[in-house]
Amino acid sequence: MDELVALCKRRGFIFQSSEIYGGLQGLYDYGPLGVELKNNLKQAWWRAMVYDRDDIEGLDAAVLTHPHVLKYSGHEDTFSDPLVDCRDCKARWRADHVEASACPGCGSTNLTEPRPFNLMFKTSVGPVEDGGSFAYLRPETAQQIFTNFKNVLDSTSRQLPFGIAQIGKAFRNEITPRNFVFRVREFEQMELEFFVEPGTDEAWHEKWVETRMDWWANQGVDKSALELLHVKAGELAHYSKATVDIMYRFPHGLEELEGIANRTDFDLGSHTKNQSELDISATVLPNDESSAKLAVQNQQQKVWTVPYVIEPSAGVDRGVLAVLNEAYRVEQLDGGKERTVLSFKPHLAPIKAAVIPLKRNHEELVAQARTIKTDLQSLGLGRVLLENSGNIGKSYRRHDEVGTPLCITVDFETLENASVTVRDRDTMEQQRIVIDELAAYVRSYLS
RNA sequence: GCGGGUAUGGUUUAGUGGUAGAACCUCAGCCUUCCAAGCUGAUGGCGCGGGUUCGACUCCCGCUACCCGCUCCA
Repeated sequence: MDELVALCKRRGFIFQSSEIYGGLQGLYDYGPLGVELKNNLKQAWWRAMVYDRDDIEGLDAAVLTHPHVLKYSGHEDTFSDPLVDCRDCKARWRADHVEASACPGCGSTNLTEPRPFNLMFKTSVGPVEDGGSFAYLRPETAQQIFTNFKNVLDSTSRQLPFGIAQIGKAFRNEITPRNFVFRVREFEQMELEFFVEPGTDEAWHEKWVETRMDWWANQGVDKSALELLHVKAGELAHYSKATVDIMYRFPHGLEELEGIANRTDFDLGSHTKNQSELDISATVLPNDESSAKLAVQNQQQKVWTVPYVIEPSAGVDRGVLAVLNEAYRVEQLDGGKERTVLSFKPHLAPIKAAVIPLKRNHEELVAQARTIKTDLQSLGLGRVLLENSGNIGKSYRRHDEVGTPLCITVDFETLENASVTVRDRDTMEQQRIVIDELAAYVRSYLS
């Protein structure tokens, strides 16, 4: 992990946030390469979810959230508990689980005062901070998918089964942010809420677990590094009937990369009006404040159904960490030298290709390299870089270390026969390609 | 939040109660016709705040951040 953190900083992937003022706990900034990697990962998810399928719509909802949304979602109850710590056995308990001021674990009465632990960030809305109007920063992206259920349905003529996908920031006042970008207070989620006919939910749940495993494999996180964890009944979140976690071997241990939950009709049932007229199976808080019926009508039978929801919910930052960790390797070269390589899948690589003049400041070589750079950049495949450091070997190593799949070198032969060498990051092998065919070659290599 | 540990240029580190060196990286110049070569030069540092002291990077206190455990779960 330490090597990865150092590489991330040195090469511009990830920095501690507010670093020059001492940093803020659990917050990180993505640098020039990090933002590319992260965007590429999100784009891959969006393509797989929204573009490559015919049953999913996209959404991008506000971060600031009406308190009622998080009241009926159950978050105000479950994300805010007074807790006490036992100074003797170091255990932490919910205040309402502690009887007679004695630790339920060891019986000690050496306890801290109950302290409120609110895991949700609050902020005031409007310029006057009188406490009268506040909003939460959403603790998950999911809730606004549910509250927009009717809007999406009405505007897209969808029928079950169908899904709504969203990528965005979420915020939690984690008690202990830890392990680099693994557990942080501001993070990004890629969440799908897939609405299905009750009764078909378990089959869809299995299907989505499979689909998501395949997707991670396509991002270079091999199935051999993943494990499925079927969450035990007693450990399920308040909304879940069943949850399967995709666990990844992070540098600090086996931990959750994505959770795929069967949320039943809990969410739509919680946020809908006319709850009593709908046959809601989940236990929900009575709601007389919602103005929308979050259900679908079966045209033949004229029956209203509150769909069940299957939720594949992945952490973007955790995904970036997993992808980085999988791609990272150190190779021994002849002569005892080491070569650090980030072996990203080409579609995730922050820089797609580097164009390198063999001799620095050689006018013709540099001009030719610049032309090739511009031409390749215009293909729209991602970032292409002109690398003019003057030392060809050094340039190759640098691009190995940031995971650039292709290095295109303009040499003196280029000036004679309009061909360049193209070097493969993983094999270090080169082949000569005429410039006229370069675009087609690069395009097919990267896709 | 509790307990334990850590904090010296971008990275890895040396060091002392009298305000810091090194290697690599980076940048510039020279050189160089394919895998971190060489020469010259340059930028850049004791996490923050207080205290003790004639003087603190060094000793003491507090804070912050990071790492490990509890906890949490995208």
